[in-house]
Order: sequence, then structure tokens, then C-alpha cells
Amino acid sequence: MPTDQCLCRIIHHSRVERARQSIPASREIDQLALLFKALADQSRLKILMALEQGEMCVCDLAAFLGVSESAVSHQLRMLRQMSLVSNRREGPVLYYRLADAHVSRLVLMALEHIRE
Amino acid sequence: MPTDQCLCRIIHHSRVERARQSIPASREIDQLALLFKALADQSRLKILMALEQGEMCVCDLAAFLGVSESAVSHQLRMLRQMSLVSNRREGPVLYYRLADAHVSRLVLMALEHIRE
DNA sequence: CTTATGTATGAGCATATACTCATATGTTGT
DNA sequence: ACAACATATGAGTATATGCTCATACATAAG
Repeated sequence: MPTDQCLCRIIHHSRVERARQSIPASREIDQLALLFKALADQSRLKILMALEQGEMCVCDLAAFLGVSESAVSHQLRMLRQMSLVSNRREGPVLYYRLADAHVSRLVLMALEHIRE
Repeated sequence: MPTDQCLCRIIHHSRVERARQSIPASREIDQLALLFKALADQSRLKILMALEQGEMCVCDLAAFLGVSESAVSHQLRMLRQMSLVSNRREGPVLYYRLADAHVSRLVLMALEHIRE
């Protein structure tokens, strides 16, 4: 008999209830997961950390990462959709920058956790 | 001719250089990505948020999430490997708790970003 | 030692993700 | 209008991820 169906009487109904009530709305958790997913990739992390030093164009970022401009562009689209970066056009060139300071702080705090 | 090979003269060599020098070691970025990957899932986020209210056993978490105990166990293994949770045995039951306070703060900060 | 319960783990499968290739869009200069 | 360059985007593909199923391990009771 498989045991991966919860046959057991749940040991702490009160704890389950407490957790249910304290947790944010499912929609918010969804967005949280999407945000972390955007940060869960080496290339995107490098892009964000690079942009902490100032704005860069797609071409710069491609050279920096050592990948194709197309690949960078796809990543930038995702970061844009998550409002992590924004851009400004100067002629044919698009300069990307961090959308706000939250992102940097998130990454820095995560770095602290890693280094502890 | 495809344009996804960087044919262009890189517009700002200095910016690329600056980014290269400011970025953390590749190994650290790897770990950062793994950490965010661990947070980039609804189920795992819910587990972590539930554990902010106090420790819970696998069975509790399965009931809370409405998924199989096996699935929860797999997720807990990942969270353990990333040092996000730890556990304590009481007879046959394993009680899980948050490994440290960093995690909660990370999630809270991310929530702020979402809600802004 | 056997049985029962709680949890862990490996294999397999379905879906998601990140890249490449090809093509489209937008801007500048001629 | 056309050509050239910078970037964006869609389709296709290889790999990664999260689940289920089956099984194994650990602890407690008889």
C-alpha cells in the first residue's frame, strides 16, 4: 500500500489552521514565485548586478555575459515583464537600468545568506 | 545575415569592464541562483511561510498544501539542501522549522516589491 | 522479529525553461 | 525610399523541474 496519500490523522490540526490563516493570498504567492523565478538564473543575476554599476545597452550586456544578443534580449524581456529593469532609447540603442532599489537589496540580502 | 552574433563594436568597453570587475565570483552567483531557485516555487514558498508560524511535521505540511506527503518530502529535501529549513526528530515524526531569520526577511522584502 | 506508521528516496513522465535560428521592428544616414 | 545597425520576437529544441508511483528506511509497539 502506498503511503503517499495522507492516511495519517494529521498530527496538529491547529498548526495547519494557523498556517492557513497566516499565509498571503494565493495570487500574491504566485507573483512572489514569479519574482524569485526571474532571479533564479545566473545570466539574469549577472545582468542585474552589472546594472547596479549603471545603465548598459544590449550589446554591452551580450559582451559582458559572453552570450548572443538574442539570448540577452530574451532575458531582458523577462526582467522587464517582472518590472526589474526598464530602458531608455537613445537613437537605435536601448539602455537598460534597474527599475528600482528593491532588487539590489534583495540580491544583497541573499548574498549575505550565502556567505554566512 | 543573422544579427545575434555580436558584430557591433561594443559601445562601452569601459562599462563592460566595470561590470566585470564589480561582479561577485561565478561560484557565488551560482549559489545565489540556486537559492532563488529554491524560492521560485509556490509550494516551497508556502512551506516557508507556514513555518514562520512555528514548526510543523511532514504530515501537517501535506495537509496544509493539499498535496501528497511524498511531494512535500521532496520539496523539504531541496529546502534542507539549501539550508533554508532544518528538522528535529520526535519518535517517528520529523518536525521542520526555518533554518534562520534571513529567509523570512528575504520573502518579506520580496513581498514589499510585489505590493508596491 | 514482525508489523504499523511517518518519512525519505529513486525512477519515470509531463511540463517549463533557456537557448538558437530565422525573421521582424525601429532608428539613423544616404 | 533604401541600406545598415541595434534590438525584439516567434518557433523549435534540448535540458531542467515538479510531480506521481513504487519502494526503502527509521522508529515505536507488540
